[in-house]
Amino acid sequence: MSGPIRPFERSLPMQLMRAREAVMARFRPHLNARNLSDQQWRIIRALSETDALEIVELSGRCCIHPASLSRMLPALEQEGLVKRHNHARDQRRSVMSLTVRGRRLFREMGPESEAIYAALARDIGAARLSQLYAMLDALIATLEQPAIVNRKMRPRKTRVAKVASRARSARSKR
Amino acid sequence: MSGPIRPFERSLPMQLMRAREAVMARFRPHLNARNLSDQQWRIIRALSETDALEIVELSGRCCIHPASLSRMLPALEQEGLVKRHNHARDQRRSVMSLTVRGRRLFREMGPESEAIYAALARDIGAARLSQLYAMLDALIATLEQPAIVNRKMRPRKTRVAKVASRARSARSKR
DNA sequence: GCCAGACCTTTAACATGTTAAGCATCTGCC
DNA sequence: GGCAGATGCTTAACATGTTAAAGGTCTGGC
Repeated sequence: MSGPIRPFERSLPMQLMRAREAVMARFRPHLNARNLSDQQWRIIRALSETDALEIVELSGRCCIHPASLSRMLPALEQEGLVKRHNHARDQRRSVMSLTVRGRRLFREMGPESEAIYAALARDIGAARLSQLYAMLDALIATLEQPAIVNRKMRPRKTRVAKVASRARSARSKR
Repeated sequence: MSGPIRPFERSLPMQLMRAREAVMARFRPHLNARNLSDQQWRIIRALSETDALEIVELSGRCCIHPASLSRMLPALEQEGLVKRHNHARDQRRSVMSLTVRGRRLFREMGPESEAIYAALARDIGAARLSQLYAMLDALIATLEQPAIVNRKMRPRKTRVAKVASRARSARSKR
């Protein structure tokens, strides 16, 4: 199969992106009702599963780059949802954990989260869903192996988007 | 099956995100060699399949929000890869298309793109891959239906992250 | 013909993704 | 013990995602 050409808009990365977006769309109203972004919720969920996590560990578990994490954590601290401790034997490290308030928020949101997930699982079908999990696990396992060497990369300085974006003022007299 | 609790880091949105990232990692060196970001490449690919597209159409096909698109297009114009035309009968609309140079770039990159995809398909396995496509298509079709009403949403102004992020200076004297 | 509302695109403001560099601390080796 | 390099986190700079609003333009109903 695979046919000749799958049109680009249905390419694998595109479909994975769409699928994720479709799933998240179900959860977003619930998160937004508490003024949480997707990413903030990931942080809270990751911390809810353990007592405490170092930044790099947390980063790995919630798939947020350490640099982004470093930028977003102060807001969550300020809000009183997470707190920061010093590592016992290594002054370089920070250890994050949920505050009592953070845990309570998680507890309060838990039931509805699970209800949304249950509805989702019902709509998709349990069999299909577990098959999908299995395929994603396999895909990730297959592809991530040779990637030990190179991490993510972006174009360097000279990239296309470098010019200031004011050239279109020439066009505004249409 | 689905068992009791799938740990959060392997939740569906998370796995979809990881899978996409794993796939894109294979293409990124190729794109970066030409100083193109993922998104810029999506724009070029979308335009390569037709003569011309209006902004909203382009946005839909490459899954980039019109506002983002509006911001990134001038750089691609400046670089001489795409050009903008006026719509014949509707002055509100812009119509984008690839320049000769843009088409040449796409042609030049095509073979290696396909080679990377072929290697990917080989590693994953043709059967698995087409099964995966089918499941993603089904998932998207299932979930996107009731979503006609609400588009994406983010927390409103009062969100958690509103405070300036300078509170951690109190911590730097650790 | 005119006008209210819909539509298309852009802009602004903010949050997050991404890379590179900076800074402090730690670790292994001498 | 001291020092070079590794490690953990942060910051800076830029690109992109996301929302709301602004500015033209169009359309349908009158």
